[in-house]
Amino acid sequence: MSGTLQRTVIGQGAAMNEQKTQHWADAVASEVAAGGRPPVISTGISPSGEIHIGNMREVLTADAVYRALNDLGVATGFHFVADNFDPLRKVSPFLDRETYAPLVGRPLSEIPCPCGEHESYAAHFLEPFLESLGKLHVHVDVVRADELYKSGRMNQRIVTALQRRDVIVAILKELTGKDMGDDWSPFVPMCNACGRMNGTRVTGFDGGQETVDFTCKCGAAGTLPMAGGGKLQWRIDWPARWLTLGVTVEPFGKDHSTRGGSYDTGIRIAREVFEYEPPHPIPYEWISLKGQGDMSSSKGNVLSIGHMLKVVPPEVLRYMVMRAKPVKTIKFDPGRPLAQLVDQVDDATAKGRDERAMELSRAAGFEPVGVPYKHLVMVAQVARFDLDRVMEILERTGYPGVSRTAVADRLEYASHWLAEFAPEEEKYTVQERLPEEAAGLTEDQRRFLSLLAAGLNDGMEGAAIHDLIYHVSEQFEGTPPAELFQAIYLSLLGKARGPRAGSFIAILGPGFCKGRFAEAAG
RNA sequence: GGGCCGUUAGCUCAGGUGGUAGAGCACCAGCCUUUUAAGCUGAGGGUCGCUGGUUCAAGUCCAGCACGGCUCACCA
Repeated sequence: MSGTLQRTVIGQGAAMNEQKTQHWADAVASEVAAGGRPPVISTGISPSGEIHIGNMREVLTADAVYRALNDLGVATGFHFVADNFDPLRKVSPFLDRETYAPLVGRPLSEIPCPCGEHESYAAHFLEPFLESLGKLHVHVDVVRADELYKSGRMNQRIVTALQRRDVIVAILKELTGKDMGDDWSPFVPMCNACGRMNGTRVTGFDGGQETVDFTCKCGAAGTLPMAGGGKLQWRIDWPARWLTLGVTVEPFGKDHSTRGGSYDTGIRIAREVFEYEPPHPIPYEWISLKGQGDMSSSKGNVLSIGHMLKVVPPEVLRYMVMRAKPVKTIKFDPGRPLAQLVDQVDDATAKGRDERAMELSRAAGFEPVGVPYKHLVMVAQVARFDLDRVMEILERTGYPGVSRTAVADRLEYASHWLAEFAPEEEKYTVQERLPEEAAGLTEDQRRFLSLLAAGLNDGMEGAAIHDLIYHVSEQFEGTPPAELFQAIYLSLLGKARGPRAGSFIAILGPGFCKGRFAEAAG
C-alpha cells in the first residue's frame, strides 16, 4: 500500500495507472528490442483446411508485437509463411474422396482447388485468409513455402542438414527418445514421376551441384534439384527457415511448445546444425468455442475469419485477442458476450476496457456509433433495418446527431449477428398476420386490447400512446400491468416481451396496431 | 508415461518486486409521472482449489496433493 502511494505521487494519478501493468505485447517488444538483433517476426499457418479465428490468434499475436516494436521506434520485419508446400496428409471429410485420395502425399500448392476457382488447393484456403488479414489491418510480407523452396533460398540449409544428418538424428534421439532409422533423411524428396512426398527416400546428394538422389515407392528413381525438388522435414524446416529469414521472434501454438516438441528440438538444431540463435518464443493458447471445445474442422465447429468479419468489425476481433494474454485460453462466445465486446470497442468511456489493447486493435475506418449495441439491435429490428427509420428512432430515443454512416455500417454487422448468433430474447419480428399465440389471450387481455384499439388513431405519437396504454390499464385493477403488456406483444410479435410499447406502436403505425388489436380481441 | 497451463464474486477475468482482495457483465433495489426495454444511482455477494512450509505478514514465494483442460510419442 505504501508503495502504491509513493508511485501515485510520482506518477500523477491516471497516467500511472495505465503503466501499472504493462501490456504483454510491450513486454515482449522491449525484451526483443534489447536482444541485440534487428527484430524479425515470423508467423506461419498451413493452409490444409479452413483458416479460422483460432489461427487468427497467431497472426494477431505477432501483429501486436510488431506494433509494439514500432511504437518503440524499432524497425521490424514481419512476415507470414504459408506452408503450402506441405503434403496433403489425409482426405478431409469435406473433400471428395475419389478425387483426393490419389493426391495424398502431394504438396498443397500442387493439387487442385476444391471449388475450382483458385489456382491450387492451398490458394483456396489462403486467399480468403489473406483478404481477412487486410481487413484486420495486418500488414505482413507473405512468403509462400513452395516459392521459398523453388527459389533456391533454402538450398544451403538443405545441404547443411544433409551433411549434418547424424547430428540431427542424435538431437532428435536425445530429446524425443526416438530412433530415426538408417534410411531417415532430413530432406523429403518430391517424386518427379508421381509428384508425391510420402513414399520417397533419399539415396544420396551432391552439395556442389545442389541435387538429391532418390527412390520412390511408385518405382521411380533419379536425381532432383534441391530447389523445388522437395522440402525439409518440419522439425528441420522450421529452424532452417529461422536462419534463412533471420527470424528473432515467433509466436506458436502450444502444440509446438511442449518438451520434446518442435520448438524444443528446433532450439538445438538451430544452434548445433545451423549455428543460429533461435527466436524469442511466444507460446499461445487456442481459442475455444463456448461449449464446444477447441475448433477443428473434423468437429465441424470452425468459424472462419471472413465469416466473423461479417458479424463484428475487425477492431472487435482484434480487441478480443489483444486484451488476453497469449497463454490464456480465449473462450469465444459469439452470442451476447460478443455484443458486449462491441460496446467496449465502440464506447471510449466503457468501464473496464484495456486502453493499450484498444490501441493495438485499431484497424481502418472505425467510426464509433455511440449507441449501446443492444439498443441499436432493437431499434434496427423495429425499423426492419431501414436506415432512415433507424435514424429517426434513434433521434427520438435519446441519441440525436449520431453518424449516419456509422449506423449504416453497424446495421450491416447487426443483421448478420441477429441472423446467426443472437440469443432468442434479442430477436423481435413483427408478425404479418395475427400470431397463433394470441389465441390464448384471457378475457381481460382481450378487453384491454379492444379498448386500446378504440383509443388509437393514426398520427398519434409515442408519448400519447404511452399515456393511452396507462389510461386504459387503470380500468383493470385486478390484472397486473405485465399481463396487459403481454397482450400487446403477443398480438404483434407472438412473444410475451418486446420493446417499449408506446414508441413501438407509434413506429409500427397506430392504424396498423389498431386493426391488429381489434382482431386479437376477437 | 513426459511436459505445459489453469483453478480468485453467478459468469468472464485483473490482481510488477508478499501487507488479510477488485472490475465488467449478471442479479437485486431505487429513480426516470406508471412494463418485463434503455438510462442513471446504489446494494449484496468471495474460508482467493486443498494441505503443509518460509515470514511479523501469502491470492502473491516453496513443497505436496486434488480437480479441470491441453500437448508430445519423428503423420506440425
